[in-house]
Parts: sequence; C-alpha cells; structure tokens
Amino acid sequence: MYRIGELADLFNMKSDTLRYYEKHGLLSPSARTESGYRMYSEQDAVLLKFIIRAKSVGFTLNEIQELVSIEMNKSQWACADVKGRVDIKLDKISAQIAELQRFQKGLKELSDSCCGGDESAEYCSILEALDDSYKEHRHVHHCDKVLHHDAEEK
Amino acid sequence: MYRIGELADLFNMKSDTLRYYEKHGLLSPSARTESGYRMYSEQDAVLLKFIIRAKSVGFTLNEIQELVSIEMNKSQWACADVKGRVDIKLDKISAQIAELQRFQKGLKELSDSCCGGDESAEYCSILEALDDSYKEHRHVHHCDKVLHHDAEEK
DNA sequence: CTTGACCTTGGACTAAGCTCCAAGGTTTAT
DNA sequence: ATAAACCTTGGAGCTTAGTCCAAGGTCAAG
Repeated sequence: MYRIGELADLFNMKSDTLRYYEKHGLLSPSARTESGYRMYSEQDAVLLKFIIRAKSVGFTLNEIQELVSIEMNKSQWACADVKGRVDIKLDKISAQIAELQRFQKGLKELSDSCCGGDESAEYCSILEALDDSYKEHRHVHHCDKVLHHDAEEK
Repeated sequence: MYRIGELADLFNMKSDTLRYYEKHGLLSPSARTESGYRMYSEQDAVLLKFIIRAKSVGFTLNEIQELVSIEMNKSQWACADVKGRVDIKLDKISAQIAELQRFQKGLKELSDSCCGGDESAEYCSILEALDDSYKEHRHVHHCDKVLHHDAEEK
C-alpha cells in the first residue's frame, strides 16, 4: 500500500493530481486509514499507469474515465458493449497513427533535403514538405548544391 | 484572397480562432484592405492547413509557432539549425507513434479476446490487456467458451 | 439611403487539467 | 514532547486554446 505522496513520487506527479483524478472519478484509493489517509494498492498503481499512458496518447480524462468505468463494472456490461467501446477507441488510434505518419513523412523529407550545413536554410521549407499541393510543381533540392558549395570552400 | 470569414469557413473554424492565431504569432493575413479588413492569400491558407495538421498530431500552439517562425525567417537561419529543430520534432513524433502502437496492440488484444456476445464482459480486462506485468501470469481467454455457450443455446 | 451581412478592436468568459495555498490533523524521528 | 514531514479539505489561481460579446465601421443589394 502506498500513501498518496509515495504513489505520486512513483509516477513523478503531484499528490494534487491524484486527488484531482479521484474527484473526477478516474482513480479512488482502495482504502483509507482511520485517520483518513488515502491508501493505494498495487492494483491502483496499475490503473494509474494505464491512465497516464492513455493520457500520453491523447485521450482526454473524460474518455479515460469512460474506459475506467467499463473496467470497474465489467461484470455488469455485455461483452459486445465493451468490445464496441474499445473498437471505437481503436479506430481513433488508427486514425491518429496514420496522421502522425503522414506528418512524419513530410518532416523527414524536409530534414533529408535540408543538408544540415552552414548555408542558409532558404530551401528548407516546412510547408513545401508538408503540403501536397506544393509537391506537383516542386523544386527538388539535393545536397549536391551544398556539396558544391563545400567544394568551393575547400 | 479570402476575407477572414471565408477562410474560417474553408477550414470549419471561427474567425475568432484566426484572430487568436494572429495575436499569438502563428498566422498573419498577408494584407489588409484600406478599411482594415484582413485579407488572406493562398499561401496563408497553406500555412493554416499546416497549423491545423500539426495541432491534430498533438503539437501545442507554441511548438507550432516555433516551426512557423523558422519557416518565416528561413533565410536568416543556418540549414543545420533548421535541420536540428525539425529532427527534434521528428523524435517526438516517432516516440508518439511507438506509444500509440503499444496502446493499439493492447486494446486490440482485448478486443480480440472479448468475444462480443451477450455474455458478461467479466474477462474483458482493459488493464490486463495493457499492463505488461499482468501478461506473465495471464489467463488467456478464447472464444471457445462463448462458442460453447452459443451451442448450448441452440 | 437604409438594411443586413460582413468586418474591426478590446475585453470578458469558458473548459480542461492541473497546481497552489490556508488551516488544521497525524506520524515519525530525535 | 516537539519539530519536521507527512496528510486532510476547500477553494483560489494558472495555462492553453479558444469562444463570445459590445460598440462601432464597411459594403453590397434593393
């Protein structure tokens, strides 16, 4: 069992945040001491870890609360309902991964076309790298130019 | 050239949001009419599209502002600096994709083990699906149980 | 030449997600 | 047995990202 401060330290967060989560129905300590201290179990820590990870992938506390409340009352739910809810979240995640990958591709092209030397970054266009409408009439910048520039320097 | 309301409509947002972005250095209209109306160019629209996409993959307005200001003053920057900044964002994106994929894998396992029928969702554990420490001593639930249940019904 | 749909600025308001503070109770180490 | 380091509640304050409002200017149509 952890006291609130111990659990908070374990996950690098403030006790305040844990109280905030409790108030919003995300995570209640599984016990209290006679004097009223919150006591968190190993299970609570696992749930907290889940909450933190869900948050880090972009779920709001409300969405997480929904997942958590399903988990808490799972014997009352039909399996089909749980599956349905989870599949909705899965769709959201797939879409988000796809968008991130598109973004990654754009930035990577930019990084690759940006030679990384002392020369001006005039041709390192973030927009050019990311906007599809640019791509048709796009100038392709190779590092040749820079290598040439480097050659001149030598 | 678009007036503020036209551009806003084009991207399903409020004029207020565009003014907000302007105030925070993300997007200034490339012209004003004599009477002071903001006029946005095609270029401005491209930049706005970028801002919206960056936001959708989880960048804060501050981070986007940083990328945009690099774009705006790119001739003043050394190529290496731009590449450096962009590479930092790329790392962030890679990490985020990885985390999303881990989350996706967990939820997918859950969805698969959750047979989706009328039976109780007792064995559909989101935590079990997502917490690695569970996996070692994990019960594997197959849909056999349910198929059997279905068979009994017939 | 007025009506309605736009636009301007400035400032107030909201919601989410914390974060801090005050006033007091508890536990622990010296 | 007393100080330091925890904990409690309640409520205020902060940041981010908008969103709304008021008072007034502009512009095209009838």
